[in-house]
Amino acid sequence: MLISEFSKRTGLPRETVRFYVKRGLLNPESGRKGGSRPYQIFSEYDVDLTRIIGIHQALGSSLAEIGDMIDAYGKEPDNPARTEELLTGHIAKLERRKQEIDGMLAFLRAKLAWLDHGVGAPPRFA
Amino acid sequence: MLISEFSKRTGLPRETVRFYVKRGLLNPESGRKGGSRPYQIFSEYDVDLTRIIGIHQALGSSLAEIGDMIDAYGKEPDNPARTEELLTGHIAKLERRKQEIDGMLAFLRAKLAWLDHGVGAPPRFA
DNA sequence: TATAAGTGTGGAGTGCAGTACACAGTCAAA
DNA sequence: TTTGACTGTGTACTGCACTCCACACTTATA
Repeated sequence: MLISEFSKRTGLPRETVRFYVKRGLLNPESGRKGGSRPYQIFSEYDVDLTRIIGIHQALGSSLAEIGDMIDAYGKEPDNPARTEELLTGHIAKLERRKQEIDGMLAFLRAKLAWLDHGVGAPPRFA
Repeated sequence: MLISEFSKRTGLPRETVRFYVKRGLLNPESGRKGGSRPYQIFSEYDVDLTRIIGIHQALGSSLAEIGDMIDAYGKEPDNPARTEELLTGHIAKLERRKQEIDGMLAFLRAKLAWLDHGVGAPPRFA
């Protein structure tokens, strides 16, 4: 698909799509249309990628880190040992994130319970 | 404690601490020292707060959003209904984050298994 | 075949989150 | 009481992730 359809599908402004292409996060093919400046052809995989990019951004990763992940995990690994190292590190990081989320959820639920029918001191934020 | 000790305790540069104070994320007391420009006194609660701020940043929240949370959850609610609304929304958001993390973890573990002793096509990133 | 819609490149500007620096007042140890 | 460490204010600068033009070329439609 061309960029405007891709933009509609993903909800990203065209400018942002171009920005991601420039950063190497997306690698659309060059189509036959467009003459000396061929139009970019985006795939369904690219659509999936933007979802992944969004998720990792929401989890606090930078575009540079996300680009590294796409490179490391998105294709056949040229250095399996290194890829394995990245993977285990990444898994550990996500596990930590989950624990932090669980901690926050515990506090928020306690606060909610206290608001609804609580007695005594409110749960402490932090 | 004064700002340099606080800086050491939290690992945040002094400049960043001042920045957070300016943004209203931290509210140190005014001590007796410092004359016309009283020195700021930070508490243990402030130390805890910086941890919370860090966690939420790593989960993709902006300082403005984090400031709202501190205001809404850190003190006695002046509008309990509104606070409850914020709480449930915030809880839902964190639940979504957790699900996204689980999805990514499933992929990463599949990739790791495939690297170790996998056969067939590698798991798809996205 | 005109003309509007779509596409590409390049560069400038914006908002957020720091980070660095200059300067002046205050405090504590020697 | 001097000297060095620490504190405060203010301003400017940086890096990231967009966002917004201006301009030129290509394609599709009337």
